Formats: sequence, C-alpha cells, structure tokens
Amino acid sequence: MNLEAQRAELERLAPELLEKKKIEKIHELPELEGAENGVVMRFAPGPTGPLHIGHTRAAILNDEYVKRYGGKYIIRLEDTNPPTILPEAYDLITKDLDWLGIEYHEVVNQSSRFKIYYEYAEKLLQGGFAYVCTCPPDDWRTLKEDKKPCPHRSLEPNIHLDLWEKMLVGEFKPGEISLVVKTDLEHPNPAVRDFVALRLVDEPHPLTGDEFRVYPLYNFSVAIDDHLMEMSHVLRGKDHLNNTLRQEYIYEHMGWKKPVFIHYGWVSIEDTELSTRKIKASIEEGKYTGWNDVRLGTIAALARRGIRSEAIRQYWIEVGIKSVDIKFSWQNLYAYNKGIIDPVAKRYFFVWNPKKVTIKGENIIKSHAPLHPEKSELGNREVILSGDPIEIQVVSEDVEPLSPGTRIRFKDLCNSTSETPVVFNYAGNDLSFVKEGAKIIHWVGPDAVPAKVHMPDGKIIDGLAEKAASDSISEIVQFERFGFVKLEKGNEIEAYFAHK
RNA sequence: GCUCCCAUAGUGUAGUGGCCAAUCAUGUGGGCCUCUCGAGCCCACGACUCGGGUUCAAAUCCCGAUGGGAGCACCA
Repeated sequence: MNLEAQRAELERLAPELLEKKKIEKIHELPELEGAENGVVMRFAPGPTGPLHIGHTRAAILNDEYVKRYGGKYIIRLEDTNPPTILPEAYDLITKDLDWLGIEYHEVVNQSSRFKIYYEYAEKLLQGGFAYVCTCPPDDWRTLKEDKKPCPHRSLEPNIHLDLWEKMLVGEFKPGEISLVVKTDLEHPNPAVRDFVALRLVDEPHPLTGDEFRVYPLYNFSVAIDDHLMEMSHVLRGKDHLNNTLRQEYIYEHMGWKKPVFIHYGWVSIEDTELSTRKIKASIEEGKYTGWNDVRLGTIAALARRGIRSEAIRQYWIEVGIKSVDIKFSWQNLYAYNKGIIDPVAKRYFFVWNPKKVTIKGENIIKSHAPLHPEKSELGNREVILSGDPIEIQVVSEDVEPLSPGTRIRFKDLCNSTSETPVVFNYAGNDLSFVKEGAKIIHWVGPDAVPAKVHMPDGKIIDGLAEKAASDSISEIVQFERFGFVKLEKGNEIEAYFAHK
C-alpha cells in the first residue's frame, strides 16, 4: 500500500488520527543533576563596568535554577585586580541585576576576604600543594611550557612558608615573587599546568586602599570561595573549561567535594561593542554619551530603548545550557520583546520626513484613533481638525508617487482622493473605502510636536509626533508603521528605537 | 604548536536506537482581516557537515575527516 492509499484507508477507518495535534511546547531549561534538595549558585562578575547583554546569560540562567529548585543565589564581585576596577561598577551591577529581575540573597566582594585567601594559601603550602616562586615570570612560564619544574618547586614547605611570610610583610616588589599552585607539570594540556595563585599588587584598591599588597588570582579565589560558600552547581561559559580543570586541583589538594560544573557554549555577539575597557575609553573621548548610549549593548542601553528584561530572560531560556557555540540573535530577542510590549504599547503617529498636504471639501474633521487597536479601554487620541482647506502633515514618501485620483485613507481620520500629491479631496469616512483598495497612511495635525528618534546605530530621525504622545513620556510606545520606541523627556519628544 | 569543547533550516531549539516522512519559535514569501509595512489567523519555504563502522533498524552509538569555537596571563 503506498502512502496515498494508506492515507485514504486511514481516513476511512479513523479520520481523527489524521488531524495534526498542535502541541504547544513551553520551552524549559533541562533539569540539573543533584538539585532535588535545593541549590547554591552564584553569578560572579568583575566590577570593571556595568553589565552588558553578554553577562545576562549567566546571571539569568543561574537565577532561573535557584528559583526552580530553591536555595541561595550569591552575587560575588571579583574585584582582585585594582587597575581594572571601576568604582561605580559595584552599584551599577546590582542596579542592572535588579532591573533584570534577579533575586539574589547575598552580595560579596572578594576584596573583603583576603585574610581567608591567605589562610588557605598557607594550608596549600603546608600540604606541599603549592610553592613560593621567585623566578622571573618569563623564565617560569618557559619552563612550564617545557614541562619542567622551576628550582623552587621541589623545596621543603618550611622554606616556602618562610618566603610567604616575607611576601606578606612586604620584603618583595611586584613581579619578584608569587605563590604557585602545583597541578601536574606533565599534563598534556599546557593550560592546566601549575598556575599562579597570589601575586603582589601595589596599586591601591578602591575599597581597601593599601591595606593589602598580596592579591589572589582568579582561579585560586574562585575555588576557595565556591567551596566556602558551598556552591552546589557552577554554571558558566565554556571559556572557563580550562579554569575548571585548574580549580579542580585545589579541590583535590584540599580534599573538598566538588560542585557540579556546567559549561554552556560560547556566545558571539556581532555588531555590538561590549568591551568595557573600550567603551570606557570612548565615553571619555566623548564618542558615547555614557554607559546607556543606545549604540551600546549594556543593560542600561537596552532598558533605555524599551527592551524588557523578561524578553532577555525568555531568550536565554530558549537558548538553554547546551555547550554548542551560538550566534546571539538580536532578531530573536526583538521577537520576544515584541510579544511582551505589543499587547500594551500605546500607538501614536510619528511622521518622518514630513510634508504638508491639504484636504479640500470639508472644514471640520474629528479623529478618534484608539490608543491600542485591541484595547479600547485605553481610550482614544482625539483630534479636531478645522480649516479651509484642512492642513495635515504626512510622510513624503507616502504621497510623492501618487497619481491624481488615487484613493488614500488617512488612518482614523477620513477617506480622500488625490488631486495632486499634496492636495486631496475629502471622500467621506466609510471604512469600505479600505476594502476597495485605498492605501492607509498616517498623519499628524497642526498641533504636532517635534520628535527625534535615536536609532541603535546612532542615527537620528527627525520628524513630528502627534501631540498626545507627550502623555506617554517614559513609556514604551509604538509609532505606527515605524516601530517600537521608548519615550524620554526632552525639549522635544526624544524617542529611543527598540525594533520594528 | 599543544589541549579541550562543539556540529539539526538564515538564527535559536526539540530530539538519548524504531512513534523522524524531524519539533517549536524566529525569519522569509504569500493569503485572510472595516483602518499599521503592526498584531492575530492560515498556507508555503527551509536542516540532521562529510565518509566509514556497529545494528534487523542510526539525527541518535563508535571511528576518522572537515568545519566552527575556546584556553595555554603574576586579567576575570
């Protein structure tokens, strides 16, 4: 029986089986192994600047899991490299997290934990799992690349403890001494052989000043903190795969139970400047107006444009925690955002590239345009136009190509036929006109206010917005036939473009 | 150079050996619609990287190739 025949037979016997069942699948994150009794998770940014879209995956996904399983969510600011710290970032980051809807239970600065790090450094030294090295950094690295130990590696713990003491009290200068964690010099992966755990920094720290000179390095402080803070799961990007390998040596040296490590894929975000260092420099040069310049991918910029945090959350949940490398898709993010804001955004007319046109044959026309096409309860924008002839402004491109006699419906206003591209004859207000093929265009009356739309590429589109739009300052609205924007107060109407 | 990770439509995703003639979303094209180049509804387009192997049966397991990505800092 071929496919057609089978189908025909089925149709005869059990037609209901042929109906395609539409399964609305709600996309969910996969379960986490060993999470049944709650989790402790963390998000650990360096306070080098405010958060950007790239940070939100880790921040949101960890949050999602803590919300799902219950437990504790710790924000740990990894401020162990004074030169790169931006003091205001501490506040900017928690503000960004709040905006994102992250429910964290604790905020910890690593800079407040130096004594703890020293304590564990000493333990590692005592156990023979670390050594204090005074080789020139380059020499030490070269030896490591050749799988060779430096002369200090095999010395007795007592000697190291003694040097460590001297390192702490200030007998050395930065670059002269460091504390190194032993891993496996024979390891085929050069990225996991012995790594430096603590070093000297002379630059004052914005929070602790010059109280400490011995600074922990990333892999060391992370391993200590993750254990002490009792992390059950560490969910982070794949770029940390080799760091995990290194950190696991510390767990093994100390005899600690490891958390569950999960690494999601690398995300490439095109066409968006995300480098904190570069952004900071450009702000100082005046190239960007600030951290919330709409050309940027910072949380502050996205919020300003009318991107909702729920959209970002939905996007990352959809993407999930697979270890595939992905391309970030603005388009998909915008689609989620549109789903959220379209049902609530008020509609207004914005006329770019405006052109004055006249309507002859009627001296008073009233317009009631709904603020939202499906939500009549939001009310209308009422405009009364009068004059002889009546004068309005429309988008030039809408009328320029018009040949005489073309039917045009001015949306929510009236019908007309064109006499010339700028002169129209009133043709009643019966909506069947649209059915007959009239083109619908939007317009603004004489009371329109100047408006500027700031596009994400930095371009500014000047035009006129209907007066009622001033009632929605600081809201996300839709400029019909243009796109969604967020309104800001200015001398005129300042709008920041979100997406179509 | 060494090491590691990954591979389903343009993008993201479901899929854990038979129910895959492959899911959903997004996108693109078209249609419906008394008012958006919007929304909604409907239709269409579009993918298992390649080559071997295991098996009655492979998107799914194994090997190899190719391609993409990351790490090899006294940054985080």
